[in-house]
Amino acid sequence: MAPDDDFELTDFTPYLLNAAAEAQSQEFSRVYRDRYGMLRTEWRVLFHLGRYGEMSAREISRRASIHKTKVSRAVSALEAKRFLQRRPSEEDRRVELLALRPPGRAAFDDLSRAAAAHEAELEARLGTQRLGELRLLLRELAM
Amino acid sequence: MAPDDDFELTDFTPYLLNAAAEAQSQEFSRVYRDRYGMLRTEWRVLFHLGRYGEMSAREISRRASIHKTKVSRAVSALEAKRFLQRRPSEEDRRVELLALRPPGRAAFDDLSRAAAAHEAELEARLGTQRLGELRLLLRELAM
DNA sequence: GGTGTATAGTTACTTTTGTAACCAACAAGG
DNA sequence: CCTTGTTGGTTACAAAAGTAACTATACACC
Repeated sequence: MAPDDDFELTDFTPYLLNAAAEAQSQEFSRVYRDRYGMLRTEWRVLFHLGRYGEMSAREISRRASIHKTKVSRAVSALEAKRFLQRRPSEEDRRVELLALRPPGRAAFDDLSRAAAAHEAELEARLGTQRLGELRLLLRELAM
Repeated sequence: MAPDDDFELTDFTPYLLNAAAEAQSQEFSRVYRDRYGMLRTEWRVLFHLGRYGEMSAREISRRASIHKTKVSRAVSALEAKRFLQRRPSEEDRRVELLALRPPGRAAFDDLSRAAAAHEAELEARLGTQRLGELRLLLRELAM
């Protein structure tokens, strides 16, 4: 009947990863959702622009491994919130350069702080040593 | 401009968790998707019935922390594939007991083996020690 | 019994995501 | 210049997930 090496779902790493990711994501998503009505992709796009400065949608897509349609929609949403501004590139007229506007910058600063606080809490919970090990492992798995 | 403790997105654990989870999930989802045209929730429901035997949708929902509408839809899909059978409970006529049928059992066996193989591969990649540590950490985070 | 509340499960509606087609601009080779 | 192929970006359509409302049964208390 069952395979001889029948195992628990809670021993299956993809399942565990997902459960942990969902729990953590949901916790932080409340922050950007409640404060700014943002979706996860919007937060990620905002983060990239805030952290690395003006860039094109394509570049965000590449760096963050987000599909271009998702980026496109997130950019529109952020634009509607007056968080960013589009500027046509001079070298390539297909490209639009995206940059945060003051309200977007403020949201980025606020959310960055919240993220750092969230991370600090996690560190307190797991300990510096174990959190470091976790990060290392996750980076390996993400590739 | 940027908060003084500006950090990388790749140092943000929720992000890392998500990236790792997505990578791993996608890898294994190809198996049940390509072989049986199943979605993730369907695989999880199938797993619960295969591993723990006949139970109600509500019980799956509870044990697996899947919303009842998702379970309901997954059950319908599995029924359409002739993977499971519904049987009204005698004690409570609201309840339907779900059990795998032979094709569902075969799919469960096959996918369990594939999952175990996947897990073994991961273990080879990370080492028993580190995989154990990872699981422990993830369980803590999932709660 | 009758009334109120909780539960199992489905369905309808809305939001979000995924996929594919599309447009406009570039680039290379003839 | 004119193909042909590629790339940045948007839009249209389809699939999936989330939320809320609904049906039917159960259960508790009067």
